[in-house]
Amino acid sequence: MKTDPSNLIEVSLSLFRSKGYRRTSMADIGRATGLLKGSIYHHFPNKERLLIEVIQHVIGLFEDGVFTEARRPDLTEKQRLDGMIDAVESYYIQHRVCALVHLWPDALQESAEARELIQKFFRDWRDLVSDLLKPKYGQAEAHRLATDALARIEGAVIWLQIVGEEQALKQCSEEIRKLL
Amino acid sequence: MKTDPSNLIEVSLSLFRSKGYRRTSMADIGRATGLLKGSIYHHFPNKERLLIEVIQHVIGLFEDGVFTEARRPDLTEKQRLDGMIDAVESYYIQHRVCALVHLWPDALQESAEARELIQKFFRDWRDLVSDLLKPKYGQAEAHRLATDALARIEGAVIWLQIVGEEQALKQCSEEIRKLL
Amino acid sequence: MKTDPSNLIEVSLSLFRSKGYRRTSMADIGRATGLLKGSIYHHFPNKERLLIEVIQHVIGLFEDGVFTEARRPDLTEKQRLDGMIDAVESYYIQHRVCALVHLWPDALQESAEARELIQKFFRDWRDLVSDLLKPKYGQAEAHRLATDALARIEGAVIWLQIVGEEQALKQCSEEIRKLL
Amino acid sequence: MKTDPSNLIEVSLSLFRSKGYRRTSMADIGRATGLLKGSIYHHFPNKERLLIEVIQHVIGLFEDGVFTEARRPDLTEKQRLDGMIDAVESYYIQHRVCALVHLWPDALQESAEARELIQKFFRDWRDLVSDLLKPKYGQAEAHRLATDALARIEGAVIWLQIVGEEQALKQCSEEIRKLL
DNA sequence: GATGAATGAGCATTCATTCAT
DNA sequence: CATGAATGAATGCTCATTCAT
Repeated sequence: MKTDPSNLIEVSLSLFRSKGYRRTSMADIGRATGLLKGSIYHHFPNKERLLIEVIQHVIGLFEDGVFTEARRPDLTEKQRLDGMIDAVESYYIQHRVCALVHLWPDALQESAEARELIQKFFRDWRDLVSDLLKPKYGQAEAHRLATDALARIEGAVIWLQIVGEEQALKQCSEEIRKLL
Repeated sequence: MKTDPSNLIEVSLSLFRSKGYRRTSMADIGRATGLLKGSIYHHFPNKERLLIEVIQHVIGLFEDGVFTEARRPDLTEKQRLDGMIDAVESYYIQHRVCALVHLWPDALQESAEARELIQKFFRDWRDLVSDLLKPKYGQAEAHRLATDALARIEGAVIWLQIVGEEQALKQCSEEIRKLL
Repeated sequence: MKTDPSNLIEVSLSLFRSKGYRRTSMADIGRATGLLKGSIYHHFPNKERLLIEVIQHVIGLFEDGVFTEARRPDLTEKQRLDGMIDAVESYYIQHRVCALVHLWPDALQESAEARELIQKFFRDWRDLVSDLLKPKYGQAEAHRLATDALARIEGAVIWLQIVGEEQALKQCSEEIRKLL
Repeated sequence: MKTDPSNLIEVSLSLFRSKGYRRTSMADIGRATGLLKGSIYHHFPNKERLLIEVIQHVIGLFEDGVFTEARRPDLTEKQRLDGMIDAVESYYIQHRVCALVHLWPDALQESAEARELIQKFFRDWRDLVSDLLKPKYGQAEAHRLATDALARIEGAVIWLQIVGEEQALKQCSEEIRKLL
């Protein structure tokens, strides 16, 4: 049984994504990892810490899979934006939920640290997009367009989740690509 | 000590909006209404029913405050769309959360009836916007634009909620108004 | 809606017979009588009193339908015993439960008065049968045979209830008849 | 503070015997075992399971103490029947209640599994007695006599329980012995 | 009498957390 | 490190009873 913390985090992420943080019990996590719930406390001092590390893990996945794309120095801004949108689109089509939005209500109520991580993530992401748009649109307009793009993506993912239609996400990817 | 159910529903909505459905206990609702938790069952047979009626109440508020605006037969499509966006914008600036999106994860896990109400609400809203856009854009394009508009609004509200910036909502309102 | 106490008692008996005393709520009784649970307290000061009066009602039914048969001065002992057994047999074939045995565990725990009523009922019944047998068997043997007959009847009713076979009741009726 | 489940079952049986299943709360069981009510769920997933295992335990006691006697291949049928009746008599004189009959109303209402266990127990017991009587009486008559014997025993135990007289049980043991 | 709202104690069950082994 | 037993507080819900109208 793989009991290294990183496996625990991945399993927890998967459970949190489907059932939410609150509804996922330590026993659920134990069951899914082959550990007993008591043993989880050898790896994480409490459930809140687990939430935080799951959030950091998700942020890490975006750093690696999405943001990296947007930062490649060998590409033009256009290429970098397109690469980022490709990564985002396929990520959400696969998972159908934005884990961080999903976890937000719980983070808000139960963990200041988690809350700030999530907020920072979205701001960082927006700033990243803003940087791509700045050469073409200038500081202020780029900031506005980037904020809008991010909100649109999240809205499209919500729509995918609730209404079940992928169209909104594809449409918004399309239009964001057109920005450059 | 006459507790009319509609007061219970409003209090519950307010609690659900800030803490979520799962995290709001019957005792919380009792405390906020001056009742004991057991007494709530005099008005609602169980917590799920309360959730459903809260959702119906929210939908009713939209019917009255937002959809009505979009249906006024005395106005042009442009005026109706603008009226609807005005109503939506001020509603969300005030509440900073879309209660139905907020309740979605709990509804998904705990109540098929609640889930369907929420899904239907978003589809109905989208269809309403689509009807306004149809004369100008035709069936298919209107549907696409309406879906996109709705997802954008919800995304902007999420952004308002998490990042705390109203700008995304204002920006998206602006652009939806420009559709007509 | 008939709200006289005797209707309440009959409805309660029927509910107690099928669900037991403890599992029958005042609301159940209200629902079954067309009253609201609060109104029951106009007729009975509390649930225990209702239990007691239900027990007295059942005893009254036996007095009228079963014991009377056994006391008719115009008949021989043999005829009276047969008449009693006929009445008992058809009563239990119809109801499949001895209400007083069914209520015993609850009576034992919750009401000294109910407990004593039930105990007295069985002793009285036994003495009645004993009186019928005395001329033929003498005091001591009649007492023994009557006790045995009563226990057999109750055992056969239990068997009918749990195993669902009427045979035991018929068999024991037969043998009791053969005593005279 | 090692609480083995079998102790929990015995304590529960004892409580169920005196108060019944429904009236025995998990807190009662906890109190009687030195556990908190929540801790019982470490050993049994729910109260119904506890009921079922208590019933299986009682059946096991009969298997070991009563049925075994009736199955000894080294004895004649007469000896086996006498041994069984001895065991039954002393068991019920000691406990003064047939736990399975006592639990029947609750089992009937709350657990199909418990209900079937109890029904099967009585049928099995009857068949066992029937097998002892078959050589002497033939299949059909043995079945009838065995059913009658079982119902009599249960009736006598009810009588012992309610009226408090042991005589009925002794009388019926006597007569069952006389069958062989 | 009847009503229906409210009470308060109780119940089965869940769960994050602790800790001796 | 892992286990599994235990904790204690909380949760949704039930119910006999009271009482103002």
